[in-house]
Amino acid sequence: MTDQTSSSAPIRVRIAPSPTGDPHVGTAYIGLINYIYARQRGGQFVLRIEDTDRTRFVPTSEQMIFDALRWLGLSWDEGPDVGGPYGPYRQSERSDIYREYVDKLVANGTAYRCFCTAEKLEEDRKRQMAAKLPPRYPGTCRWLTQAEIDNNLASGLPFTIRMKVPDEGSTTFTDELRGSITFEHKNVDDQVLLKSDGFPTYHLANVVDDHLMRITDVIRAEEWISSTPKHVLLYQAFGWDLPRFWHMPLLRNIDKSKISKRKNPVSLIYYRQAGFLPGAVLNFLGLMGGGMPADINNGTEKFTLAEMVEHFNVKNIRTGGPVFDLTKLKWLNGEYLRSISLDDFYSALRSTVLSDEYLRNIAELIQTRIETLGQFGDLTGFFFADNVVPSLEVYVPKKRTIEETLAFATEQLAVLEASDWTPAALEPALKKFGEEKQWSVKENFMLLRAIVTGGTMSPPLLESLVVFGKARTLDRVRRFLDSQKKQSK
RNA sequence: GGCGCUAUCGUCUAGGGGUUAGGACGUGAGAUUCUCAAUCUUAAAACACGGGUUCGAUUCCCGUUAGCGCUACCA
Repeated sequence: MTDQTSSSAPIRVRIAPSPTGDPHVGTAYIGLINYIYARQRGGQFVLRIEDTDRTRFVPTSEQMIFDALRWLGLSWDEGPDVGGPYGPYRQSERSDIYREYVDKLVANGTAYRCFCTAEKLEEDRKRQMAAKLPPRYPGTCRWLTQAEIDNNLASGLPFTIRMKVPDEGSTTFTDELRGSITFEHKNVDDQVLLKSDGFPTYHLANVVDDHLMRITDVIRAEEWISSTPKHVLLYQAFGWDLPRFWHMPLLRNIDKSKISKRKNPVSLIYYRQAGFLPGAVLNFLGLMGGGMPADINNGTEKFTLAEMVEHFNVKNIRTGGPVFDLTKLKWLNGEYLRSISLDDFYSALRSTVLSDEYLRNIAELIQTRIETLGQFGDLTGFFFADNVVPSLEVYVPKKRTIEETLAFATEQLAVLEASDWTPAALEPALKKFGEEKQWSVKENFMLLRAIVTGGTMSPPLLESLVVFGKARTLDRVRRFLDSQKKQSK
């Protein structure tokens, strides 16, 4: 087995978010741990954008990730926007590099071209599942002769490149938090390294980049443990030293499942817009899994990022997945709000829920709808509320049942999730959905209006939603659905 | 199903072979207060189960159970 990296190299860590949507609270958590680890050791903290899946790529996502991490105060030393000696830091700009390195693997026999079609793979999988076998790539293309390969290439068949995992033996690596972990090779699949579109998969890109960027410590979430043997095998196939691996516990929903937007606000945009202070969010994240000595600040649970850098011990993080408890976060945030000066409190208000931009956008919606300025609040209360609760009479259309309405609202939420956040995008999406369900535009929009504003009267709905923000709107709809579900139980 | 990880109050955690198992959030009660928060006092609340090892296990080992993750040409 290759030795894991010696401690003499200058510490370099990274976070590698994918720009597939809103910046995620899990990214902030892993980012925090990486940041602390690097700062404690005078190391470098790298931000790398893993945008190799163009089917899930969201163009606005990258900037939102930058903004959210900056908001939290987790600054990086190298990244797509700040540059650095090991760039580019966007994987989509490194295609040539991956191709060059994967060719080496094909040349040294640790990877091979696979011409299997998606349909065939799907069939194989189904057959294996039916036979209660673990779904694994059967290795069909491992044994292609050179003539067959040349032939396939000549006729322009699309192909992927897979790693050749040894049939026998096992791979053992050290997780710095859990100790030694072993996987039998018979349980490790011949992972695709290069997709047929020429983009690498996570596994290839990650290993190549971590090596090329001199990453010494891979600190990532627990969900990667099962793929780590593949990564170790890749390092070995290249003849490279291993980094240290640290797998952090996965943040959980109240029901203990992996944290998800279905059950918890996970967008950092939401936390910002709903008025959480970055220090409180960071502090709360630092509480997850322990890591901070119990006797800091007289045993209080309140501490700053600087204090975390000073005292936090990554090695002491507990590996049981902590529930991300919004109730406690709110309490903590309240503590922070109470502890700052009135001036700071007021400016926090003015930079978020009472920002000029927000207020002006709202003003635009109501200018023609009020007679005196004093009526401003009457029409706009829902913009400033944490939540609203429409009564049954308000949200259930006259000719519909509660069940029907809630079912409609549930699917409507999915439509909102999938839509770009502009009136021009929302309107056709919502109308199309309403038509399919044979709900009138009036019923359709009034329901949404009731859920988001709590009443039957409001400025134009879609414009209001856009001003209110996607993250907060979705959260409000989800909370509404949750509360109705609970009531009906 | 297979593989892997995990297991202290409802939640976040401290602790560790002998403890009244500590703190925080939340919850209940009380005090204070014009109301509501805040604040203070106080109460209830946990070592998943079964075997070992040991004079003694919540703590160490094994197993069971449960939860979670992975099982994609997603990350």
